[in-house]
Amino acid sequence: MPTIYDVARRAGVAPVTVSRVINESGYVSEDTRIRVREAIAELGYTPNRLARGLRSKQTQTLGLVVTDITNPFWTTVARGVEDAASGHGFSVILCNTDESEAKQQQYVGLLLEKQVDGFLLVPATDDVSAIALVQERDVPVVVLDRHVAFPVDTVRCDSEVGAYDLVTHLLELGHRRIALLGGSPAVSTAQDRIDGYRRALAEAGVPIDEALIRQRDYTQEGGYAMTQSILKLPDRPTALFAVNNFIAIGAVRALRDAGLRIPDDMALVGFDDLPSALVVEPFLTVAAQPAYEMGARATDLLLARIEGDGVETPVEVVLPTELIVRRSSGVGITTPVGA
Amino acid sequence: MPTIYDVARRAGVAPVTVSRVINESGYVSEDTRIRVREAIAELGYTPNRLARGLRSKQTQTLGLVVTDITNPFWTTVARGVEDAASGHGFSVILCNTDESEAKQQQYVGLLLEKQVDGFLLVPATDDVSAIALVQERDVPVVVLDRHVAFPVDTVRCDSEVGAYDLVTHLLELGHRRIALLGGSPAVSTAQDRIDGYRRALAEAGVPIDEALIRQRDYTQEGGYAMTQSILKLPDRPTALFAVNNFIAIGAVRALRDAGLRIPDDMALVGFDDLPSALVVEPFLTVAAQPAYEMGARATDLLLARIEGDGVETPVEVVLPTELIVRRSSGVGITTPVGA
DNA sequence: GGCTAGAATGAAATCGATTCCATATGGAAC
DNA sequence: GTTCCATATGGAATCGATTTCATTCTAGCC
Repeated sequence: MPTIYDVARRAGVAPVTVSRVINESGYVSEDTRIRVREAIAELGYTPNRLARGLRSKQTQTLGLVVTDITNPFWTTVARGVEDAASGHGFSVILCNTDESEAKQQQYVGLLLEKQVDGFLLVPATDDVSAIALVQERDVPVVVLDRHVAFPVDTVRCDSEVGAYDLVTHLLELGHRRIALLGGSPAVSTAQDRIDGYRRALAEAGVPIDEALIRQRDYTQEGGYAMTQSILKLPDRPTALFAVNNFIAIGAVRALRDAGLRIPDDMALVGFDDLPSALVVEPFLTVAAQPAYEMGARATDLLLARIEGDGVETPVEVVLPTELIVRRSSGVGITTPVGA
Repeated sequence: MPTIYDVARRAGVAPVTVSRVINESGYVSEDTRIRVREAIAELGYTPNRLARGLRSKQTQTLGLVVTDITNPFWTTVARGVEDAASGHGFSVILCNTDESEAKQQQYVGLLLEKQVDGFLLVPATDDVSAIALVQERDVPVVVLDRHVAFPVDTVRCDSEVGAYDLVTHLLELGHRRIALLGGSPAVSTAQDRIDGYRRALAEAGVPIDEALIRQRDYTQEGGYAMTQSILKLPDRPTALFAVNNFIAIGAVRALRDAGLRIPDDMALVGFDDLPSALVVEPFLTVAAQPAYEMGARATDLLLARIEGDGVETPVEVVLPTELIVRRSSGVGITTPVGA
């Protein structure tokens, strides 16, 4: 592998001049610029980013830590991050924590060692120690999707209002007994969605039946189990609110296995839309989060921080969710489960 | 940020001794080991991997270049890679080429500059220049999923046999006119699947009607358009073979929009299974590829190459696909489209 | 003509680790 | 008692770039 010294020798200049040509910095005459470019091409030279990063103390790399890469929601976010970052000459290292605090700690440590210039982090739990560690090291962080009890830049969606809208939509359709299939209490979005649910019911003057509220995790298995447990109730609800896309799919499965039709026997609404490429026929009424935009916005904010935008206090960007009404909530024509 | 020198000073030893403690290499007395560990903890020291990599010429990092991260197939592969790599202390940088040769070149160049120890690469096209470049630099590469006309380690699935099995399955069910919804001719898997299709028909003595063969790309839009075009034929086929999961979804949509039922009016088989977390009710007969295993096997092979396993000639690992028969091909009970 | 500023270039130090080589000690082997 | 080797430790060079500082040359200006 040729180095900057090889290029310098071949072009008959000093290494520092080669560096100037590569980075288009400082003064270089047109003449030597051409000679250096030729030498680079002839040797097939590529700069060593380790050396560059070591000296210049910036790696042009961001660390993106998400909780579940198999969820299309996060791959879409990652896309947004990737596009925004590469537009500014930054690359992204993607890490997956599986919602595990231990894995998160491990990856954050690794990314710090790799000297990333900034972090985009989806907190696995409400534990803020990883975020605190990064900030201690003076590395900018933007928290994605969830909020934590810690002063840090955050870009997220308005889960509370999204949930409120969904539940209000069900209430307007006449439902009074609405079950909530929730996520882990350690995750802020799960909590916000419960809050929105409660507020919608409260404002409508519908008493809250705690027996209709379940909390597990953002998985299909969770959704399936919670739905089964709900269906065992003597006084069944008429509608279900699944607080995440995987939970919703689990719910659909459980309803189908119980021989119930959506929305005829049970209405269903969910959070997060699935990419249209993955779905034959979208039928689920959802509060859709702008995943791509969330990733892009968070990255823009992070890059501004890295470049030192002078702003001191943490900002919180809250993006709106969009209520997308489809068949599963029971508006208009009714159709069988599984359609 | 404390450095190894700070730790050394605090522990009253030389930097090289600290290095020995960190890497558990060379001789260090129990006594100093403890002192160094304490100093590390007190300072909150973390090694700088840029410096380490620069000197030691290994970064413990693999580059994974895939064609479409929004396809669950690839996220599953990435999972396999990730798990196998982290088991050996390696981390993975994931890049997405969108099937674009230009992006692939760009990312391969970037990863080389970042001095990754090895590449896992899904070739965007049949252009081998990126692979050649990497090999010139003496960086090990394993090609994933697709094969190229170039001597390089490859781990892939047997697309030809998978396609053969699917088409044979349709033939056994009595179908004689089977259309093929294909991918880009520049992608080997797309080609292999056509080959398997042709062989199955040939062996069954069924004449091949070129009018039933379409080629576009691995997208839902492609599947939709190809299906529409097939449906316009005066002499319609009775079955469709979609050579990828997105194409299959596009086909399902097109059939539904045309008011056709699967499998009653048209049988359908596809390639690649969708993760069960994403599907309400799996109904598509598919040739499933062991995505996770493919990623893991490829990583094991790559790591062996990196550690210099002495083997000189490129190997090709071909994993079997599994035929999963479900309702869409028309075995047993028949059900409406979209179920 | 002398002074200044911009243009062009390079020497040397530096980033933070590892590698290579040297040195010292203590006990085992002969 | 010497030799040898495993154990323990450190000094200095090194990886490949960038940064800092210095130097030279030329053109413009008063």
